[in-house]
Amino acid sequence: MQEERRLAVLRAIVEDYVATEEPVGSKALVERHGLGVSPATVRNDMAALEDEGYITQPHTSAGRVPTDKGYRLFVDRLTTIKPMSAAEKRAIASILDGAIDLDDVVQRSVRLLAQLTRQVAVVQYPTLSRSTVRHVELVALTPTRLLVVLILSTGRVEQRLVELAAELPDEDLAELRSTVNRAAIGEVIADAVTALRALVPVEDATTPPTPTGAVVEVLVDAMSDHRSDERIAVGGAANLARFGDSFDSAVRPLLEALEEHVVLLKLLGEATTGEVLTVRIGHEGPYQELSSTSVVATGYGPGDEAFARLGIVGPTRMDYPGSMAAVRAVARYVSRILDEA
Amino acid sequence: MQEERRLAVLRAIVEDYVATEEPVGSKALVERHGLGVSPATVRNDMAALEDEGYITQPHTSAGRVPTDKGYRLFVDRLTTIKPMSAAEKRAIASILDGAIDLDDVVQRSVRLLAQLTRQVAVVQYPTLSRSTVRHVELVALTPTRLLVVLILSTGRVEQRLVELAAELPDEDLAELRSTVNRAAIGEVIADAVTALRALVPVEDATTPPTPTGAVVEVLVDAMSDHRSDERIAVGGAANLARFGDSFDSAVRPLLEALEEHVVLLKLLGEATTGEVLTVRIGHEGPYQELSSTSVVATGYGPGDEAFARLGIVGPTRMDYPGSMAAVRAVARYVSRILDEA
DNA sequence: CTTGGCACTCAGGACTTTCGAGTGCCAGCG
DNA sequence: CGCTGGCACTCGAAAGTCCTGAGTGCCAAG
Repeated sequence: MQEERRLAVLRAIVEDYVATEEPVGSKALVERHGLGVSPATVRNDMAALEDEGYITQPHTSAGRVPTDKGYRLFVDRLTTIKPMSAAEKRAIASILDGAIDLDDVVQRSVRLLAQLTRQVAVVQYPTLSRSTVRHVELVALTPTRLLVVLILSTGRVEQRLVELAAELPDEDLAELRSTVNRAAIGEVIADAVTALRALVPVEDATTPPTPTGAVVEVLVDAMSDHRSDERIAVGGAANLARFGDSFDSAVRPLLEALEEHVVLLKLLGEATTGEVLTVRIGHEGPYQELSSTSVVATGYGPGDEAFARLGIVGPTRMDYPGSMAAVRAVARYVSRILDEA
Repeated sequence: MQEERRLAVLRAIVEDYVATEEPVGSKALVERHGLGVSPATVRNDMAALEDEGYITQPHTSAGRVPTDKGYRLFVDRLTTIKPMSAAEKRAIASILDGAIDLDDVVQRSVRLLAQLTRQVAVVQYPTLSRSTVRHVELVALTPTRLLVVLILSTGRVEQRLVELAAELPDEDLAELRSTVNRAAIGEVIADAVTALRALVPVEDATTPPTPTGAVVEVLVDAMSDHRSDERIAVGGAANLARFGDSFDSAVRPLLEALEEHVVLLKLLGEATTGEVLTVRIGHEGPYQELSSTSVVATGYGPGDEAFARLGIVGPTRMDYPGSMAAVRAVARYVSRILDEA
């Protein structure tokens, strides 16, 4: 019974603190939230909560502030993700539906997330690994120079140049093109790589590469290119301006992290299967410099498999329910769009 | 005679202020710089400089600070761009030479500039308008679906899909391909557009578009696509962290501007012909919120024509000679690389 | 278990004082 | 005529002091 009230108190503290940015005291608590008890009672509860490590006081004569552990409990048990309003849903849909290609989807998502949450938004470009090959095109720019274009089911297009050792007649080019396509089209990246490799007899390094060998090599390279795995879009950095006060503790390290896409990727989290919404609070993350920032992220992608991630990064003192709702909603809409494409 | 010394004093003030971030007084001045006169003399000069509007004092009992006008004079007349050291040149060359394609060049440039100047770097992707058509490729994905690939002399590749009203036999496709290429290859974008348009008889809107018409339309669209004009890479935002003190006046508006690529483009300046190094100081710029930031920018591109711009943005109190040298050096190396490609 | 009462703590704001870097001006000097 | 040393003056920033009030912990009573 009292246990329940204690949790209500914790919830109230988190909500108030997020709203006001100031340590919250017992009196203000009972006034603003309609818990029907006296301040003294609340004080007892607060003392207990502090013993258990959920809240803390910055200095003796001040109110309480949630700890990371407190936020954790709040997120896990004390809040339900508030669903987006119909108007918000419409806005999301209309903004994302206007996208013209994959890059545009990602960029719009980033802006949208940043606007909805007023935090810094991060969206990972879809990984190649889950997508399939839609088409491979070979174009002879000069007799010894080929442009290799790789088109994937996600709409991503990669192009590379290949220098050939000798001229390649048009008929041979046409044949090579159809061979390669027969092997790769419709296959998942990993399988396509295997199939393509099978086209080339194992050569010792001494023989000059055949045209097929050269093209396959480039394709395999393009498919396993990790650069695209690491691509990330960031938006809403201007929202950091709201936190000008806690500049050194929060803004500075985050600003630095934003440039390090590797760090951001790690923050978004290792690729989970499915679209689980994960919240990482303060010190729970891998970087101690970012111990006063939290991450709300989820996987997204067509079908059931999540194949990239998106989310937001902000101070631990953030509106978790709102952020979680926005992240989840955007991820769903983006996934749906990718499904259709 | 005294005129000369006054300028020396101004130069010394600018240098000291940039280095220390603190208003500089007469005594410190004569000590640090070897001007062989007494503080009293310097004071007289400073009073004169203040009358002319080159410096100002934040409050009565403080040292002097350069005004925008003072920086302007400093940049125009009191400094020579210090050439990069051999080591720096080598570093620039080695970093940029490793680039694998156009996008990579731009991204490396941005990082490089940010590192060299410790400011926020901005690089505009090369505009299409000055480049020429190297090749157009048409690929039949299905009998009624064409992939149109446009390859430009800058290395940029644009691809679009076209849906045809009816099936197109292979022979017709081959002919269309060569017709289009004959018209466009080697032409500057603007001319290519004209030539391509000439291929299509003026149709009234009632007739369904011919395959040629559809392809030409898409090509023209791709060529005049303004999105690529507006593409910009930004780097070094973390360097803003150094200015945590003047957060509201300098960092916040800049942080906001960084998200608005249109604003950045405007800051970089209208495309000038040639590679003129331009410096825009404080209020000289078009945005009054950015009145305490300066821009150092220049055009770059292959040959004599500058066809895109790059530069850095920072507080008016910046190391102009160093920044100018870095911007110029990077622009030159990038231009050279584009020349070779 | 809750509540009202009470003594205690202490950060932050308001106010004052002190300190010193820096200025402007003047009279003398080369 | 310009440079210099001397001197009185100004005023922001730093340090010190005081005061207030929100907030706490504890206790005895309901």
